[in-house]
Amino acid sequence: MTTTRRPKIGLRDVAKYANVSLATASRTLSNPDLVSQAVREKVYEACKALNYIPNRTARRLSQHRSETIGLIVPDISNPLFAPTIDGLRSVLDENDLGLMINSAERDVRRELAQVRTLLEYGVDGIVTLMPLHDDDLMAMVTAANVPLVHLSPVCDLGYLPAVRFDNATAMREMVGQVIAQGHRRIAVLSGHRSATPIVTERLDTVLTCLDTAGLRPPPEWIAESAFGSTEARAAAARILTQPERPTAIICTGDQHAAATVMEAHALNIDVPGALSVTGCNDVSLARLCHPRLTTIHLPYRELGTAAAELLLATIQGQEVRATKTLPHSIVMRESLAPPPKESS
Amino acid sequence: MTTTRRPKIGLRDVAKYANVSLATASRTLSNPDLVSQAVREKVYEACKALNYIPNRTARRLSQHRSETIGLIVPDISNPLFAPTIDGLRSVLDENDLGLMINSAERDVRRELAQVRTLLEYGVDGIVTLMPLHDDDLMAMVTAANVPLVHLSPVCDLGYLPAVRFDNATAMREMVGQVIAQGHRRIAVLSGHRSATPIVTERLDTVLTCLDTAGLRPPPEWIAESAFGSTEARAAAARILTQPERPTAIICTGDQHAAATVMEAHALNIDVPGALSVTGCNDVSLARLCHPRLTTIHLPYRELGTAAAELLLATIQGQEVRATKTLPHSIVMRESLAPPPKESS
DNA sequence: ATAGTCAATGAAACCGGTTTCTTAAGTCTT
DNA sequence: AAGACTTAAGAAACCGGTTTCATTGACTAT
Repeated sequence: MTTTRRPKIGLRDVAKYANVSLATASRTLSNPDLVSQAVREKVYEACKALNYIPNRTARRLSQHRSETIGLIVPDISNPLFAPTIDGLRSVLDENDLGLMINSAERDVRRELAQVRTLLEYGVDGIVTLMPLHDDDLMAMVTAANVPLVHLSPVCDLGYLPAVRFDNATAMREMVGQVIAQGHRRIAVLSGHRSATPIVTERLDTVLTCLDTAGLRPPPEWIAESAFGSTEARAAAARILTQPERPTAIICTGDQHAAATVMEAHALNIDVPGALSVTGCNDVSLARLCHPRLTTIHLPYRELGTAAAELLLATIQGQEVRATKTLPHSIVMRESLAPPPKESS
Repeated sequence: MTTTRRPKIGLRDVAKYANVSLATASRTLSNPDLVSQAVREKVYEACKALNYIPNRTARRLSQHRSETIGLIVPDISNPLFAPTIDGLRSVLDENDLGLMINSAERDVRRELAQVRTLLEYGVDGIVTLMPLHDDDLMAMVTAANVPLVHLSPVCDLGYLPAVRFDNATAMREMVGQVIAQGHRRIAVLSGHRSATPIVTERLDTVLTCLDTAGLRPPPEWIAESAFGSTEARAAAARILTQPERPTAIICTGDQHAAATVMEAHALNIDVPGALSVTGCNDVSLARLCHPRLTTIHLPYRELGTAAAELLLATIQGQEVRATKTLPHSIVMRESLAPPPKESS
């Protein structure tokens, strides 16, 4: 009658039920080839009959591995990371590994704390999406001898396995496309330079390319704004209401590009007839816009799968120090077109 | 010289260094009041000196709790869930609990497997976002005596703690608003009825309300489509190109509403001048649209925090059987306005 | 037939903490 | 000042598996 009668069944019970020793039962489950056919069946039957659920905590303790890997993201709500997490999970699933997710909110100190927690949990490996990494962290991780894969770093870290996109080349190609369409008056809209190193890299690349092409935009055609739709639209408006208006705006992200398209619509500026707009990332928004965005497709899902594969290889003892760069592609849709005649 | 010289330091080493027994060292860390000031300091110092990182796996084994909770989502890439996960994490963080994420891809059998895995990992509690739940699963969870909180179920489950939105009332209010603006020719665009029970509930509610108000739409004004932008726009086009066109389209989600706005734009139909559109969920897209969407704000982040709090309460032994319903609100923006004069 | 292998199994040590049970040393009480 | 109680700390059992080592019986080689 007492509610809490919970005689949680363990492997010992299974062994007893099957009339074998604890050791044999254990072997049956984790190394079936080591026991005889007859025993195997008895044990399996016992498991079924008793509804046995193995205790991975115990297994971990003796095996010194947790069959779990940890992930640290700056910000879970960033929709960009969703497919990455998804890709990660899919590979982990195949290998029967668990995933612990921690969020560090773009704070390096928090990241340190989260890594420490993951180490306490004894994860077999760590994937971090944090843009930066500090020395304390690296020291801690190397001391614990836990493999770590860095996702989406701006530069090749060399000493650390990493997976990244080649943002610079991608933006360079995009600038090339815009120029190839005939645009000469080109503005740039981006997130705040301080937001993440990735934004910085993209923005700098665009500006450098334009400069090289002799098309350096005047300051009032270069705007930075937060990612929120209101701020982004305001920034776009700032550019579009200048006395002299550009024929194209290159954005470092789709959010800004979409906001620009919206704002153009509100200001009665035809896209792409009077204004071309380009984005980056190819989020679902890019296809939802009207006109749909010409943008750079970055394989975020593959970022996750590649990370998982790299990590698994490292865990299995392979010495991986390479930085893997995933291929991007430019997706031509309707938001980019040649500039209007009179302005060439 | 051998690379793998890894004399991982444990609490025993700390104890030795501090010249106390293992038991005392353990107490110092998990129950400081039980040891003297002097010992405490010695032990802390030893920890610092040796760079001790506790092994939670060991602690779990003896404490029979994992300080971890599990989450099962149908689909991690669904951006709707991101803020929920975020909310969940924030509460867990405060309580120093880990989070394991599993994805079940809307498959009940997979959910069962994932729950089993979580039980093997020994999680202290489970949160599930799966719309349905089957008996095997419930049996397994109750047998393991692990608290489970169900998020976003369509109906009050009664026997299970749950957090949900009142989708029916919300949609009813929205229909009321649309009618109050003077609309009489109202169409409905939604996801496939079979997609999730939530879609079904919203759609049915809207249809029932319209029916009650004597405004039942003709079949060609009722469209279901997948969530993808292309499909949604096609569905919107189907409605908008009918010989007789509605003055308002009520959508069961923002994706569809945004697609409708885009399609209207493409067809040169003024929103909200000639056509009003309403959405649901209030995702960021709703603010990015032009005009911005009138929609229903559902507190997805609070869904996560409430779930965590409910779960923590249950873990701490409180008998929680209540279904908590979170308040929604209708956000009036520009996509809803009175219908054009001539059509009243 | 006898030593040598090998396969199948059990007993017991072990993983790294927590916790119970003791013991030793104070601190009160009266 | 002796018994009762409290506090601080150590020894050892324990959590639930895995793994080493030892044992046994069967089979192969000579």
